[in-house]
Amino acid sequence: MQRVTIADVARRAGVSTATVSRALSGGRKVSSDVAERVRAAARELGYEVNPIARALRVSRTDTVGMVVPSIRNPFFTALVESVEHALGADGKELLLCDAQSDPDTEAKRLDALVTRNVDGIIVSPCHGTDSTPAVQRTAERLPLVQLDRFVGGTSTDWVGVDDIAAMRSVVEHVHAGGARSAAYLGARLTNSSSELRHAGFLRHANEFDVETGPQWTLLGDYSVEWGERAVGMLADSGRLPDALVCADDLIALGAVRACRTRGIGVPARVQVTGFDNIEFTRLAEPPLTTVDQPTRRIADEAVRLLADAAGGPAARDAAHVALVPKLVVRDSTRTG
Amino acid sequence: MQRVTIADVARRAGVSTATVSRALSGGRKVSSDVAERVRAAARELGYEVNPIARALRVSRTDTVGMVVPSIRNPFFTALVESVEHALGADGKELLLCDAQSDPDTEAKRLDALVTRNVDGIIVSPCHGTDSTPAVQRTAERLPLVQLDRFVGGTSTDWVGVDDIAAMRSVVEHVHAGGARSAAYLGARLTNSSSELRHAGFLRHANEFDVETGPQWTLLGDYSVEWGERAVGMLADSGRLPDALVCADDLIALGAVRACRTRGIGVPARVQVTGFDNIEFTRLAEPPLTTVDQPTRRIADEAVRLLADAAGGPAARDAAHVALVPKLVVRDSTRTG
DNA sequence: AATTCGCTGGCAATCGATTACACACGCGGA
DNA sequence: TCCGCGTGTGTAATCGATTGCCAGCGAATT
Repeated sequence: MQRVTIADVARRAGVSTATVSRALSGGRKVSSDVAERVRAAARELGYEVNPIARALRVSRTDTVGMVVPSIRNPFFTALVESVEHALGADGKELLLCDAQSDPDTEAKRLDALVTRNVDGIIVSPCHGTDSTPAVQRTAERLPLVQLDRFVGGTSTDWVGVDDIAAMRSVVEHVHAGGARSAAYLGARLTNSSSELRHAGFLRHANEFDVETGPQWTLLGDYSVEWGERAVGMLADSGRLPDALVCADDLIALGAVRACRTRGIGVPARVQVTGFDNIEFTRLAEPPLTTVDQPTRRIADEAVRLLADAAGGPAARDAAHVALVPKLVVRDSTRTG
Repeated sequence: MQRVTIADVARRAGVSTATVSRALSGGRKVSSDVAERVRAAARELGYEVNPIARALRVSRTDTVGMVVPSIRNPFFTALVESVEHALGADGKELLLCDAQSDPDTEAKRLDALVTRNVDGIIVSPCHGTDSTPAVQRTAERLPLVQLDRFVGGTSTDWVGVDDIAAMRSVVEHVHAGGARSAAYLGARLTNSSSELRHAGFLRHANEFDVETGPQWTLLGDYSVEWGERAVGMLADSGRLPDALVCADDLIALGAVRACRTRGIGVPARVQVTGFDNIEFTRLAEPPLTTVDQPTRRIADEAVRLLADAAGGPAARDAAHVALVPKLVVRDSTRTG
């Protein structure tokens, strides 16, 4: 398929392949008339370097791999889109993998990416501890940056938001709206985001004197279904808090929906908050107050870190970049 | 990075690299004791073939490229996930590109994929005519199958749903629910889906004696915003039809939302239907009646066609596989 | 006993680019 | 005149795997 090679260009321009390579990829000086002749020949023949051959020689593929827990989650989709965009600016390609929220397939995907000689890996690990070995092992071989979530026991670059600070603004906001008690609808504490958001919620609920309690801490997974079920459990349990703080938007969407079907007023009876600011939060009934994740900036930082790491690989301290997200206030909470 | 090579294994097993290659990839017979020795050596050294080197030699990368108009659209996300899944079964990788709904970047992406020696390409072209040259050119070089949408003027494989038949079931359904007039909220007719859905709507509205009209045909793009705006225009125009048939779920979600904010009862005053059955249709208020796209089967077919094409490349007739989708009835339409 | 055949395994070419090394040439200084 | 040096180009090795062709060997055939 790859018809025209560097040898063809060399023949046509009447020079050696070495010169062609130098003229095009510009490693060393080439006299300007020869360079022009080579470029002309290349243009006429429609020559393009074969990235495979180049990759074999220089062991660099201009491709970065990305592994996300689930491409179904619109938050990760947004992240992927942002990463693609950021890479495009550098002329790099994206090899995308879905871990299906399973550490084993995640490990397989990481290995596959390593074998394929990607230049670097961006991963949002699906599990806080079970993902550690694979991430660790991969990070020893390649530049790697963790996105959004990170695993314990490794020291790699990481970019994400400050979950604790975000939770502070959430709690502050519902408190200002009159909430004196709140439930936390989260995901099991198997990864860093889950842990930090939960911890942030507890800490700041305490700070603002918002009542919480174990019976008001419901941990499942990041899905609409779980949000619906959790509200069911709360409603059945007798006492309902003033606010439902959710660990992500999917849970919050489920919660709002369940409230509706049970006739629980939002925000009149309970205020509800989400996290991520995926597109569909606007469409909920009522539109969801949530924490906006700056996916664009997260992606840019990640790509930059990866580029840095590719430069001087050896002894560089790992960077942890935590962006402080903004609260987006909509109608699922009370203001003033 | 790629530490252990076939030569290391050969040395350790006391054979030549040729034998190692044959023992592992099994091109030709190797006596069983030698094969065992080689496998042992490979295992001990942790050897894995270098896909780059292999690709250079055999010019096959076990990677397929996919280009979608926008990864933001959950329908395409679902499609991507399904394709990834289907490829995984074949031990192939996915190189994903986003065309940002722009034929020029789409063309660039296609070229990039060709240069990278992917084994085949799956594309959902973003424009019915402007995408043609790039798709055509690409199809001449590589196995290519179009998904969901297709461009005019080429003869490549295609897999998608029968949009006309789908529209028939939609119109039949709202008619059965009492609709005697209907508006069509679609996207500008710049691609096949848009055209066919629109044509199907008109044809079957006519068949069922459902009133339509140019003032009730609103064409914009596939987005929530457009759905909202279109309903605004309809409401302002004076006369509202009995049903809003939308060309995709995003438009329908916007339409439903706009109806809500304007106090137009759904389905009491107007019935609303979507198309694609993305996850969030369940969450709308009311949940949306829509056409379910069998993404799993579409992806499976596409991957199968690609595999076929890779086998006997030359003279094979292009296949057009149209699956007939099912209507999913929820609460945004009236039943019986 | 000589020839042929089948089966295994090794040698070396090959894929297409990059690059270390060598070489040719021209020019200036000793 | 000779040497040294810089510049620009060519030669060939290299990346790591696959594979066409050939050689050796034992068994089978004549």
